[in-house]
Amino acid sequence: MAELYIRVGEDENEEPMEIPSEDDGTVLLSTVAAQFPGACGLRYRSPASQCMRGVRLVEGILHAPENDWGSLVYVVNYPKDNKRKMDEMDAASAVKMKRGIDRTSDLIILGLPWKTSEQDLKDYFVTFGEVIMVQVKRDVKTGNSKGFGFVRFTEYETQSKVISQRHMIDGRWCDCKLPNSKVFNQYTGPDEPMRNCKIFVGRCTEDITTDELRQFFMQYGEVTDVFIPKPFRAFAFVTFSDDQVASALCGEDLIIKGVSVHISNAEPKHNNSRQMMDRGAGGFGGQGYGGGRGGLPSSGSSGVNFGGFSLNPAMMAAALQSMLANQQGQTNVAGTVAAGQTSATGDQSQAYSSSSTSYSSSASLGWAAGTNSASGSGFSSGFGTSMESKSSGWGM
DNA sequence: GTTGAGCGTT
Repeated sequence: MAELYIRVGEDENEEPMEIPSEDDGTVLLSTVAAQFPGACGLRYRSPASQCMRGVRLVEGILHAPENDWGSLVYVVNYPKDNKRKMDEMDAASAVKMKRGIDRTSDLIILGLPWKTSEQDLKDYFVTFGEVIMVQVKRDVKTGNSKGFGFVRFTEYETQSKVISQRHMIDGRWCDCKLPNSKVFNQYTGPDEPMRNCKIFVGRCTEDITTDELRQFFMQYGEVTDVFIPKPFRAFAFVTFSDDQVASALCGEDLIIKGVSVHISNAEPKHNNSRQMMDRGAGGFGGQGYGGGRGGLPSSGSSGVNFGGFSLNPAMMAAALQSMLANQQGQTNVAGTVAAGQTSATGDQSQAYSSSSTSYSSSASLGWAAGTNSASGSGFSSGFGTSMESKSSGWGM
């Protein structure tokens, strides 16, 4: 069957983008959301009634009206509290701007085929937007790719889009994420508490897939990552672009595919205590030390209480530092790079590329137009307190 | 069976 595309735009007058349909003629909501992060449905203007009509959505699958998408332009729906017009700045984006999260940063690309070159990366990523840098990390001695690299875009919009989906590059699925060195301070300013965008999803069953989790959690906000440890261990992690969405969900029991899962805050991964050090004093306010599993940390206090005695940030730092030092003695042996890759592409032979980092010729750094109209201060969170999975679409 | 892979010789 010939590949079929439907035309989708943010509103009726804007130039639409073509989005691919599935073999059975349906369109996946996740495909739409890959291009329009946060999308939760589609609508269109009925030629017959001249009214806007909703497109049928069942379990993440969009069905063509009258079984034919035709050449209509479909308009993206966003959750009410998520609705954004490109050119209007509301309170939330003003806050974000102040916090600096609308700046682009290098993104790490994980899972690259050994053979992928910087040119290949560039060719792939320019289809999303202007690229200012690509890198493939190589072994200094052999010149072989280490299976990961970095990319940086001019536009934050492009970056969001790229983070929000997986990427098929030279025959392998790759993930693009904020690198660990950026992930903690990306959402915080110097004097702000840390913000955790990631939730822990406990009591998962083995039949719940990454895609299903993404589909499900999309209803609450833009999902930037889903992780299910393998082998199966009955839990998963979901990351949102907005920490408010994540914290609003904590403590909830949600029904996904008839399974009751429990949401709590994701504790920091055990090996990146380094980032917390970098934040200096005050960096301990926000994140899961002190206060056992499931309890939200009490913000504001500096220092940590372990039963009887307390640790001030400096002592804590020292303790973590020595733990780190110990760890590194034992781990970090060469050869762990991109385990599991060997089976997928047998082709390990690799022509050495001469350039190490390629910058685009028009190196226009796009710290684009920072409108300073800081209007108001608060978030318009729009979340009620009850976030039961009522309109979830999975039903029960 | 309730806490995650891999992270940059600047």
